Amino acid sequence: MPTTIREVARRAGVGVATVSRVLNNSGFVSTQSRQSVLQAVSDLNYVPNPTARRLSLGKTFTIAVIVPFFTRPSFVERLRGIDSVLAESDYDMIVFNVETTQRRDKFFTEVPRRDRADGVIIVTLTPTDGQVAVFEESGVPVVLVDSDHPRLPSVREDSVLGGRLATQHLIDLGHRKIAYLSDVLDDVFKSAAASARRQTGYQQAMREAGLPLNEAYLKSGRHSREEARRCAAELLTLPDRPTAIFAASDTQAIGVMEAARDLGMRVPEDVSVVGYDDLDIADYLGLTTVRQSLFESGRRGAELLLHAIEQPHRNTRDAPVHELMPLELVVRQSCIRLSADDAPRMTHDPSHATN
Amino acid sequence: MPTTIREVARRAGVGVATVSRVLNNSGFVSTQSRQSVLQAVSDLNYVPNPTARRLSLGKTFTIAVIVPFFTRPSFVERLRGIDSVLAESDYDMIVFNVETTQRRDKFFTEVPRRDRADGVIIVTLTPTDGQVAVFEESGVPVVLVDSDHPRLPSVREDSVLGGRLATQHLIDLGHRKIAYLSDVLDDVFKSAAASARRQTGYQQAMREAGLPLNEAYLKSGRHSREEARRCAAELLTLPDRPTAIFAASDTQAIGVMEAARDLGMRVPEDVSVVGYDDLDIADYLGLTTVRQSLFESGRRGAELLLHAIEQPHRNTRDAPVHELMPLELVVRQSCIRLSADDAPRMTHDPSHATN
DNA sequence: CTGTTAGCGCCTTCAA
DNA sequence: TTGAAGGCGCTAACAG
Repeated sequence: MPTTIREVARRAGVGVATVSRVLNNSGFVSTQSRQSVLQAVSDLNYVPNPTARRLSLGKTFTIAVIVPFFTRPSFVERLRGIDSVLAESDYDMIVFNVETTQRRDKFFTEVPRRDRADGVIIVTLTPTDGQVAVFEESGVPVVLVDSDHPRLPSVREDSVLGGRLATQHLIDLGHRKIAYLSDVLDDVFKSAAASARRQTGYQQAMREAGLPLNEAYLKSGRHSREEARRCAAELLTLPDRPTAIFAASDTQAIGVMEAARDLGMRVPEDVSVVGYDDLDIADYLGLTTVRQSLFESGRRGAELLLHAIEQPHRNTRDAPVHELMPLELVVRQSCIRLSADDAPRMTHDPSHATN
Repeated sequence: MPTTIREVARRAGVGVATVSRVLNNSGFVSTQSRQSVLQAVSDLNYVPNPTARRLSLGKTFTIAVIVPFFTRPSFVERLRGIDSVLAESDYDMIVFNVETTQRRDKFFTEVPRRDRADGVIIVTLTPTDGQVAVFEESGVPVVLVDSDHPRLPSVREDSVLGGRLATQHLIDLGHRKIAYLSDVLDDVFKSAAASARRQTGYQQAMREAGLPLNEAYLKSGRHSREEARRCAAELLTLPDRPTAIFAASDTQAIGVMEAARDLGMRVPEDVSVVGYDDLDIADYLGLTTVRQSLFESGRRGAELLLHAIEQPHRNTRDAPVHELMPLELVVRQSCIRLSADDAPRMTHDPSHATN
């Protein structure tokens, strides 16, 4: 139904090559021809058939984004960041939502093909060495966002720093018994690299402050409010319970607040809480948290990818870039200052006797 | 780089047509040939070039989804629903995120072309009659999700019913002074059809209960917590303030709760609140709300579209289907029963302080 | 400068 | 049953 280049050529009284030339600004076209072509194009409301173009050019003009919608509510911002770059480019964004490992592996093997996409962005998931090898063989540039691998370019936050930021904040407030609730090696994606790094940051901060690392203060659960609630309940009913809990995500931090509420404890009077992500709701809840550059991470990832696509000569052996996005501690009202000598019972508000 | 059908043919010792036949199950192939082709395909790890296939078949095998990421946090569920259907089909999902009216109109005119997509799903946005006419001319099936238009198939909730559900609940609890905070004709997308319908439901319920419709109890603001907070503050400082507020979304309901908190009022003791959407956080906040079938709406929309694509003979003049998805009132703790004679100060349980 | 023509890779008549 | 060949619409050599 749509017009073809041939019809435009006929109407403009020129050859198809000339039409193609003006449409692609290849130059070497007389003002005369250019004019009539442009006129015909506009008369016929002509738009080149993208599929034919792709076949002829041997490019797909599409970027595949493989992303698990549900590991974190924050993925939307990352997608927006990616989209903000691609929308301005010639590339379409085709989205592959991963909800099972099978699907993930299917996408990992089927999507990175030259005839399927010109580039791939993988969000939050981490491919295995074997999968990466296949990517390299395919010749399709792949960029990781919120994840990383030694042989692939990546954009992520400095999770160790994030862990330190949160922990140090609590230490500065006088807390000594600080628990860390990690976003565990999820059954499905076991990609808790970030969470593990945050834990490292947590431990570094504790150690540097000369504070003991209490094994009992380490819990790990899935990225869900319910599971965090259970874990937090265990922490808060420990004989020597922590005075503060640092959760690997806001979602989990909310679970912690829920657990506290269940136990009749108040936040921050009875227990301080720090989250991670700075979801919209964190503001309403007064949750102190670590804010990531979500949108930016997506934007940068897309930029790196487009760059890689345009620099096909870049040797695969070169060390891929690994960018770290800035982090920011957002202080709100979920943490309280403790008196110098860490006394769990001596809360700031003496009117409330614990235990 | 990838293998072509010709190589497969050569290796299998047959013609390309035969290879094509077995790959597409066109039949009329000897078991003999089939075997060798299958063998060659597997040996070479051959996968047909999608672009070439599309060009040859005159189909794009892609579905375009035009969606404003940010009108509501709920869009993700709808996308998932759409994806759940497309992932099982031969179609790729290419996403167009709309953040400005310019972009929306650009997509509306550029995307629905036969050579660009085999079908289009528009989420939450409502095209104009003129745009719909262009869609029809293009011959590309279009389905609306969370929106509607007389000439296009659509899937949405029964917003009038939703408005009634929420309002009736408050009336049943003895409230008489009920305010409605609508999701206004947003500056950018002015597509508050749903909100307007909910308002109709609200008014119907009020009227049927013989309650007066107080103009002062109608406020409209954008779909944001901040704006809702401002509007709610106005409502709550009215000389004869409402005892309950029904907000057009959970996001706005949270803004209402925020306003109450600002004014030192408690929810539900001093003011009852009902939201809409049932976001994850509504549970934690104990917010009574109306739950939509988000995922289902996307799923149904995609199903309708695929159906339309496979039934190209269906006359455009036929009346398009308009499906309504079920709604459910989720009762939590944000509403309180009022004594028979509407007394705003007579709270139910003063002993229970929230937050 | 410009038209003709040969692909891009696949599907599909059309003979054989 | 099967292979050869044309065509999908566009780009890019290659001769003028």
